[in-house]
Amino acid sequence: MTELERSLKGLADVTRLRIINLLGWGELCGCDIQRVLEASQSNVSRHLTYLKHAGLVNDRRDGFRVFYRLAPAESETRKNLLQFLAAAFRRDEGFRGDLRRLKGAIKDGACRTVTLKTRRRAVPASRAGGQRIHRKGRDTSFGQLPVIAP
Amino acid sequence: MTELERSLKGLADVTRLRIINLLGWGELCGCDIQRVLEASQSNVSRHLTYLKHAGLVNDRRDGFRVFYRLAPAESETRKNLLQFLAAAFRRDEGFRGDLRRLKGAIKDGACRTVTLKTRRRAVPASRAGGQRIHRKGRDTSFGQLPVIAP
DNA sequence: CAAGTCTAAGCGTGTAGACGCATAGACTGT
DNA sequence: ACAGTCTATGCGTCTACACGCTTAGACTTG
Repeated sequence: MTELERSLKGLADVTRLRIINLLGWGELCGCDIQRVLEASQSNVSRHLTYLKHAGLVNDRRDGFRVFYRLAPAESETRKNLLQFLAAAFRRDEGFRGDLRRLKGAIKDGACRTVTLKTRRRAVPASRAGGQRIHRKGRDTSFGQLPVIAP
Repeated sequence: MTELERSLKGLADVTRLRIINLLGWGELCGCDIQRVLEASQSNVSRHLTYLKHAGLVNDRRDGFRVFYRLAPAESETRKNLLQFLAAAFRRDEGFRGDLRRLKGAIKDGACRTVTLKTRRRAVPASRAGGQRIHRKGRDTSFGQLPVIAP
Protein backbone atom coordinates (compact mmCIF):
# COMPACT_ATOMS: atom_id res chain seq x y z
CA MET A 1 0.00 0.00 0.00
CA THR A 2 1.47 3.30 -1.08
CA GLU A 3 2.01 6.10 1.40
CA LEU A 4 -0.65 8.24 -0.25
CA GLU A 5 -3.23 5.50 0.06
CA ARG A 6 -2.36 4.78 3.68
CA SER A 7 -2.67 8.45 4.55
CA LEU A 8 -5.98 8.90 2.80
CA LYS A 9 -7.44 5.77 4.34
CA GLY A 10 -6.37 7.09 7.71
CA LEU A 11 -8.19 10.34 7.03
CA ALA A 12 -11.43 8.83 5.75
CA ASP A 13 -13.34 9.37 8.98
CA VAL A 14 -14.64 12.47 10.74
CA THR A 15 -13.41 11.55 14.17
CA ARG A 16 -9.89 11.08 12.87
CA LEU A 17 -10.05 14.32 10.93
CA ARG A 18 -11.12 16.10 14.10
CA ILE A 19 -8.21 14.56 15.97
CA ILE A 20 -5.76 15.66 13.32
CA ASN A 21 -7.25 19.11 13.50
CA LEU A 22 -6.71 19.24 17.27
CA LEU A 23 -3.17 17.93 16.97
CA GLY A 24 -2.48 20.73 14.54
CA TRP A 25 -2.50 22.91 17.63
CA GLY A 26 0.26 20.89 19.23
CA GLU A 27 0.87 17.88 21.42
CA LEU A 28 -2.15 16.67 23.36
CA CYS A 29 -2.92 13.89 25.80
CA GLY A 30 -5.66 11.41 25.00
CA CYS A 31 -8.01 12.57 27.71
CA ASP A 32 -8.08 16.14 26.41
CA ILE A 33 -8.86 14.90 22.94
CA GLN A 34 -11.60 12.75 24.35
CA ARG A 35 -13.21 15.60 26.24
CA VAL A 36 -13.10 18.03 23.35
CA LEU A 37 -14.58 15.49 20.94
CA GLU A 38 -17.11 14.25 23.49
CA ALA A 39 -16.52 10.71 22.30
CA SER A 40 -16.07 7.54 24.29
CA GLN A 41 -12.63 6.67 25.57
CA SER A 42 -12.38 3.42 23.65
CA ASN A 43 -13.47 5.11 20.49
CA VAL A 44 -10.83 7.82 20.72
CA SER A 45 -8.15 5.35 21.68
CA ARG A 46 -8.90 3.15 18.71
CA HIS A 47 -8.90 6.04 16.26
CA LEU A 48 -5.58 7.17 17.65
CA THR A 49 -4.28 3.66 17.02
CA TYR A 50 -5.46 3.83 13.42
CA LEU A 51 -3.75 7.16 12.98
CA LYS A 52 -0.54 5.74 14.37
CA HIS A 53 -0.72 2.81 11.97
CA ALA A 54 -1.33 5.21 9.13
CA GLY A 55 1.88 6.96 10.13
CA LEU A 56 0.08 10.21 10.77
CA VAL A 57 0.50 10.41 14.52
CA ASN A 58 3.24 9.61 17.03
CA ASP A 59 2.84 9.11 20.73
CA ARG A 60 4.94 9.32 23.84
CA ARG A 61 4.15 8.19 27.33
CA ASP A 62 4.56 10.61 30.23
CA GLY A 63 3.49 9.11 33.50
CA PHE A 64 0.12 7.50 33.22
CA ARG A 65 -0.75 9.72 30.31
CA VAL A 66 0.07 9.32 26.64
CA PHE A 67 0.69 12.39 24.55
CA TYR A 68 0.01 12.38 20.84
CA ARG A 69 1.37 14.61 18.14
CA LEU A 70 1.37 14.80 14.37
CA ALA A 71 4.12 12.66 12.91
CA PRO A 72 6.78 14.83 11.31
CA ALA A 73 6.29 14.96 7.56
CA GLU A 74 9.29 13.34 5.92
CA SER A 75 7.98 13.30 2.35
CA GLU A 76 6.81 16.15 0.18
CA THR A 77 3.50 14.43 -0.27
CA ARG A 78 2.94 14.21 3.45
CA LYS A 79 3.93 17.84 3.87
CA ASN A 80 1.51 18.94 1.18
CA LEU A 81 -1.22 16.83 2.70
CA LEU A 82 -0.85 18.48 6.08
CA GLN A 83 -0.91 21.90 4.50
CA PHE A 84 -4.02 21.02 2.56
CA LEU A 85 -5.73 19.79 5.70
CA ALA A 86 -4.77 22.85 7.69
CA ALA A 87 -6.33 25.09 5.07
CA ALA A 88 -9.44 22.94 4.83
CA PHE A 89 -9.90 22.89 8.60
CA ARG A 90 -9.61 26.64 8.79
CA ARG A 91 -12.48 26.99 6.34
CA ASP A 92 -14.82 24.67 8.23
CA GLU A 93 -16.87 25.98 11.10
CA GLY A 94 -17.05 22.57 12.77
CA PHE A 95 -13.32 22.15 12.99
CA ARG A 96 -12.89 25.73 14.13
CA GLY A 97 -15.37 25.06 16.92
CA ASP A 98 -13.36 22.06 18.09
CA LEU A 99 -10.28 24.23 18.31
CA ARG A 100 -12.10 26.87 20.25
CA ARG A 101 -13.21 24.32 22.78
CA LEU A 102 -9.71 22.91 22.95
CA LYS A 103 -8.29 26.32 23.71
CA GLY A 104 -10.91 26.86 26.35
CA ALA A 105 -10.09 23.54 27.98
CA ILE A 106 -6.39 24.26 27.97
CA LYS A 107 -6.89 27.67 29.46
CA ASP A 108 -8.83 25.97 32.23
CA GLY A 109 -5.79 23.78 32.81
CA ALA A 110 -6.64 20.52 31.12
CA CYS A 111 -5.97 17.66 31.58
CA ARG A 112 -8.98 17.14 33.75
CA THR A 113 -7.01 15.91 36.74
CA VAL A 114 -5.37 19.24 37.14
CA THR A 115 -8.61 21.06 36.62
CA LEU A 116 -10.36 19.10 39.31
CA LYS A 117 -7.59 19.38 41.85
CA THR A 118 -7.15 23.04 41.16
CA ARG A 119 -10.83 23.72 41.66
CA ARG A 120 -11.34 21.44 44.60
CA ARG A 121 -8.47 22.99 46.50
CA ALA A 122 -9.45 26.44 45.34
CA VAL A 123 -5.91 27.11 44.26
CA PRO A 124 -6.00 30.40 42.37
CA ALA A 125 -3.41 29.57 39.74
CA SER A 126 0.28 29.09 40.59
CA ARG A 127 1.49 25.56 40.00
CA ALA A 128 -1.35 23.76 41.74
CA GLY A 129 0.17 21.21 44.08
CA GLY A 130 -0.85 18.36 41.77
CA GLN A 131 1.15 16.72 39.04
CA ARG A 132 2.87 18.96 36.61
CA ILE A 133 2.04 18.48 32.99
CA HIS A 134 4.91 18.42 30.57
CA ARG A 135 2.97 19.64 27.64
CA LYS A 136 5.20 20.46 24.75
CA GLY A 137 2.73 22.89 23.25
CA ARG A 138 2.49 24.00 19.67
CA ASP A 139 4.70 22.58 17.03
CA THR A 140 5.33 23.58 13.45
CA SER A 141 4.63 20.27 11.79
CA PHE A 142 1.21 21.34 10.62
CA GLY A 143 2.39 22.88 7.43
CA GLN A 144 3.65 26.06 9.05
CA LEU A 145 0.06 27.15 8.80
CA PRO A 146 -1.30 27.99 12.23
CA VAL A 147 -4.83 26.68 12.38
CA ILE A 148 -5.84 29.27 14.91
CA ALA A 149 -3.66 32.13 15.97
CA PRO A 150 -2.09 31.61 19.38
CA MET B 1 -21.19 14.69 6.13
CA THR B 2 -18.89 17.59 5.36
CA GLU B 3 -17.45 18.02 1.89
CA LEU B 4 -13.94 17.30 3.10
CA GLU B 5 -15.01 14.02 4.64
CA ARG B 6 -16.96 12.98 1.57
CA SER B 7 -13.99 13.69 -0.65
CA LEU B 8 -11.51 11.86 1.55
CA LYS B 9 -13.78 8.84 1.89
CA GLY B 10 -14.08 8.80 -1.86
CA LEU B 11 -10.31 8.76 -2.19
CA ALA B 12 -9.62 6.04 0.38
CA ASP B 13 -9.06 3.32 -2.20
CA VAL B 14 -6.29 2.66 -4.71
CA THR B 15 -8.53 1.91 -7.62
CA ARG B 16 -10.35 5.20 -7.18
CA LEU B 17 -7.08 7.06 -6.81
CA ARG B 18 -5.89 5.52 -10.04
CA ILE B 19 -9.09 6.58 -11.76
CA ILE B 20 -8.73 10.13 -10.52
CA ASN B 21 -5.17 10.09 -11.77
CA LEU B 22 -6.29 9.02 -15.24
CA LEU B 23 -9.07 11.59 -15.33
CA GLY B 24 -6.46 14.22 -14.57
CA TRP B 25 -5.45 13.71 -18.18
CA GLY B 26 -8.92 14.60 -19.43
CA GLU B 27 -12.25 13.07 -20.19
CA LEU B 28 -12.26 9.30 -20.62
CA CYS B 29 -14.79 6.61 -21.38
CA GLY B 30 -15.25 3.76 -18.94
CA CYS B 31 -13.82 1.11 -21.21
CA ASP B 32 -10.52 2.92 -21.55
CA ILE B 33 -10.26 3.25 -17.82
CA GLN B 34 -11.04 -0.41 -17.46
CA ARG B 35 -8.35 -1.48 -19.91
CA VAL B 36 -5.67 0.72 -18.43
CA LEU B 37 -6.41 -0.45 -14.90
CA GLU B 38 -6.84 -4.06 -15.98
CA ALA B 39 -9.77 -4.37 -13.61
CA SER B 40 -13.13 -6.00 -14.13
CA GLN B 41 -15.92 -4.02 -15.72
CA SER B 42 -18.22 -4.21 -12.74
CA ASN B 43 -15.46 -3.19 -10.41
CA VAL B 44 -14.58 -0.09 -12.42
CA SER B 45 -18.22 0.82 -12.86
CA ARG B 46 -18.88 0.60 -9.16
CA HIS B 47 -15.88 2.71 -8.26
CA LEU B 48 -16.97 5.31 -10.76
CA THR B 49 -20.35 5.34 -9.06
CA TYR B 50 -18.70 5.93 -5.71
CA LEU B 51 -16.68 8.78 -7.14
CA LYS B 52 -19.82 10.33 -8.58
CA HIS B 53 -21.54 10.09 -5.21
CA ALA B 54 -18.52 11.68 -3.58
CA GLY B 55 -18.94 14.56 -6.02
CA LEU B 56 -15.50 14.00 -7.47
CA VAL B 57 -16.51 12.87 -10.94
CA ASN B 58 -19.16 13.81 -13.47
CA ASP B 59 -20.32 11.76 -16.40
CA ARG B 60 -22.01 12.27 -19.72
CA ARG B 61 -23.43 9.74 -22.11
CA ASP B 62 -22.39 9.78 -25.76
CA GLY B 63 -23.94 6.95 -27.71
CA PHE B 64 -23.48 3.66 -25.93
CA ARG B 65 -20.47 4.99 -24.09
CA VAL B 66 -20.28 7.06 -20.95
CA PHE B 67 -17.51 9.60 -20.57
CA TYR B 68 -16.22 10.57 -17.16
CA ARG B 69 -14.39 13.65 -16.08
CA LEU B 70 -13.26 15.29 -12.88
CA ALA B 71 -16.02 17.39 -11.40
CA PRO B 72 -15.16 21.07 -11.61
CA ALA B 73 -13.84 22.28 -8.27
CA GLU B 74 -16.23 24.87 -6.93
CA SER B 75 -14.71 25.25 -3.48
CA GLU B 76 -11.21 26.25 -2.49
CA THR B 77 -10.88 23.04 -0.54
CA ARG B 78 -11.73 20.94 -3.55
CA LYS B 79 -9.35 22.93 -5.69
CA ASN B 80 -6.52 22.45 -3.20
CA LEU B 81 -7.31 18.77 -2.94
CA LEU B 82 -6.98 18.27 -6.67
CA GLN B 83 -3.71 20.15 -6.72
CA PHE B 84 -2.40 18.06 -3.86
CA LEU B 85 -3.37 14.87 -5.66
CA ALA B 86 -1.82 15.96 -8.92
CA ALA B 87 1.48 16.59 -7.18
CA ALA B 88 1.31 13.31 -5.27
CA PHE B 89 0.54 11.33 -8.43
CA ARG B 90 3.45 12.89 -10.24
CA ARG B 91 5.80 11.66 -7.54
CA ASP B 92 4.56 8.07 -7.64
CA GLU B 93 5.93 5.66 -10.17
CA GLY B 94 2.77 3.54 -10.15
CA PHE B 95 0.50 6.40 -11.09
CA ARG B 96 2.95 7.60 -13.70
CA GLY B 97 2.91 4.14 -15.23
CA ASP B 98 -0.87 4.21 -15.48
CA LEU B 99 -0.66 7.48 -17.35
CA ARG B 100 1.95 6.12 -19.71
CA ARG B 101 -0.27 3.20 -20.57
CA LEU B 102 -3.22 5.52 -20.99
CA LYS B 103 -1.32 7.65 -23.45
CA GLY B 104 -0.21 4.58 -25.34
CA ALA B 105 -3.78 3.32 -25.57
CA ILE B 106 -5.04 6.65 -26.79
CA LYS B 107 -2.34 6.90 -29.41
CA ASP B 108 -3.50 3.49 -30.63
CA GLY B 109 -6.95 4.97 -31.00
CA ALA B 110 -8.80 3.77 -27.92
CA CYS B 111 -11.63 3.08 -27.27
CA ARG B 112 -11.15 -0.53 -28.20
CA THR B 113 -13.91 -0.59 -30.78
CA VAL B 114 -12.11 1.84 -32.94
CA THR B 115 -8.83 0.09 -32.44
CA LEU B 116 -10.28 -3.21 -33.53
CA LYS B 117 -12.06 -1.91 -36.57
CA THR B 118 -9.09 0.11 -37.62
CA ARG B 119 -6.82 -2.86 -37.38
CA ARG B 120 -9.18 -5.39 -38.88
CA ARG B 121 -9.83 -3.27 -41.92
CA ALA B 122 -6.21 -2.25 -42.10
CA VAL B 123 -7.19 1.36 -42.32
CA PRO B 124 -4.01 3.34 -42.08
CA ALA B 125 -5.35 6.23 -40.05
CA SER B 126 -7.81 8.78 -41.46
CA ARG B 127 -11.17 8.66 -39.76
CA ALA B 128 -11.66 4.90 -39.95
CA GLY B 129 -15.20 4.29 -41.18
CA GLY B 130 -16.30 3.34 -37.65
CA GLN B 131 -17.89 5.54 -35.09
CA ARG B 132 -16.27 8.81 -34.38
CA ILE B 133 -15.32 9.46 -30.81
CA HIS B 134 -16.18 12.83 -29.43
CA ARG B 135 -13.46 12.88 -26.89
CA LYS B 136 -13.15 16.23 -25.26
CA GLY B 137 -9.51 15.72 -24.39
CA ARG B 138 -7.55 17.37 -21.68
CA ASP B 139 -9.18 19.76 -19.36
CA THR B 140 -7.76 22.15 -16.83
CA SER B 141 -9.73 20.99 -13.82
CA PHE B 142 -6.81 19.10 -12.39
CA GLY B 143 -5.33 22.01 -10.60
CA GLN B 144 -3.81 23.60 -13.68
CA LEU B 145 -0.97 21.21 -13.09
CA PRO B 146 -0.40 19.01 -16.13
CA VAL B 147 0.30 15.54 -14.80
CA ILE B 148 2.17 14.57 -17.90
CA ALA B 149 3.08 16.93 -20.67
CA PRO B 150 0.85 16.55 -23.72
C1' DC C 1 -34.76 -6.31 -35.59
C1' DA C 2 -30.66 -8.75 -34.48
C1' DA C 3 -25.95 -8.70 -33.20
C1' DG C 4 -22.46 -6.23 -30.95
C1' DT C 5 -20.47 -2.91 -27.46
C1' DC C 6 -20.48 -0.65 -23.35
C1' DT C 7 -22.47 0.37 -18.69
C1' DA C 8 -25.33 -0.38 -14.42
C1' DA C 9 -27.04 -3.14 -10.94
C1' DG C 10 -28.58 -7.41 -8.35
C1' DC C 11 -26.78 -11.27 -5.60
C1' DG C 12 -23.49 -13.63 -2.66
C1' DT C 13 -19.20 -13.61 -0.07
C1' DG C 14 -15.41 -12.05 2.51
C1' DT C 15 -13.13 -8.34 4.94
C1' DA C 16 -12.54 -4.07 7.27
C1' DG C 17 -14.23 -0.46 10.05
C1' DA C 18 -17.01 1.95 13.76
C1' DC C 19 -19.11 1.73 18.08
C1' DG C 20 -20.23 0.52 23.06
C1' DC C 21 -19.45 -2.26 27.01
C1' DA C 22 -16.44 -4.21 29.93
C1' DT C 23 -11.89 -5.46 31.51
C1' DA C 24 -7.03 -5.47 31.91
C1' DG C 25 -2.73 -2.79 31.97
C1' DA C 26 0.27 1.32 33.12
C1' DC C 27 1.42 4.65 36.23
C1' DT C 28 1.01 8.03 40.29
C1' DG C 29 0.38 9.72 44.90
C1' DT C 30 -0.95 8.69 49.42
C1' DA D 1 -0.39 -1.83 49.13
C1' DC D 2 -4.22 0.64 47.44
C1' DA D 3 -7.17 3.85 45.36
C1' DG D 4 -7.43 6.86 41.49
C1' DT D 5 -6.53 8.25 36.62
C1' DC D 6 -5.63 7.37 32.06
C1' DT D 7 -5.03 4.09 28.10
C1' DA D 8 -5.35 -0.31 25.38
C1' DT D 9 -7.83 -4.27 24.00
C1' DG D 10 -11.08 -8.27 23.74
C1' DC D 11 -15.87 -9.30 22.53
C1' DG D 12 -20.14 -8.65 20.06
C1' DT D 13 -22.79 -6.14 16.63
C1' DC D 14 -23.86 -3.49 12.70
C1' DT D 15 -22.68 -1.25 8.61
C1' DA D 16 -19.93 -0.25 4.66
C1' DC D 17 -17.09 -1.70 1.14
C1' DA D 18 -14.51 -4.59 -2.38
C1' DC D 19 -14.87 -8.13 -5.60
C1' DG D 20 -16.61 -11.56 -9.08
C1' DC D 21 -20.35 -13.49 -11.49
C1' DT D 22 -24.30 -12.72 -13.98
C1' DT D 23 -28.07 -10.31 -15.94
C1' DA D 24 -30.44 -6.42 -17.55
C1' DG D 25 -30.35 -1.80 -19.78
C1' DA D 26 -28.67 1.74 -23.32
C1' DC D 27 -27.22 2.57 -27.66
C1' DT D 28 -25.26 1.74 -32.51
C1' DT D 29 -24.61 -0.46 -36.85
C1' DG D 30 -25.62 -3.64 -40.29
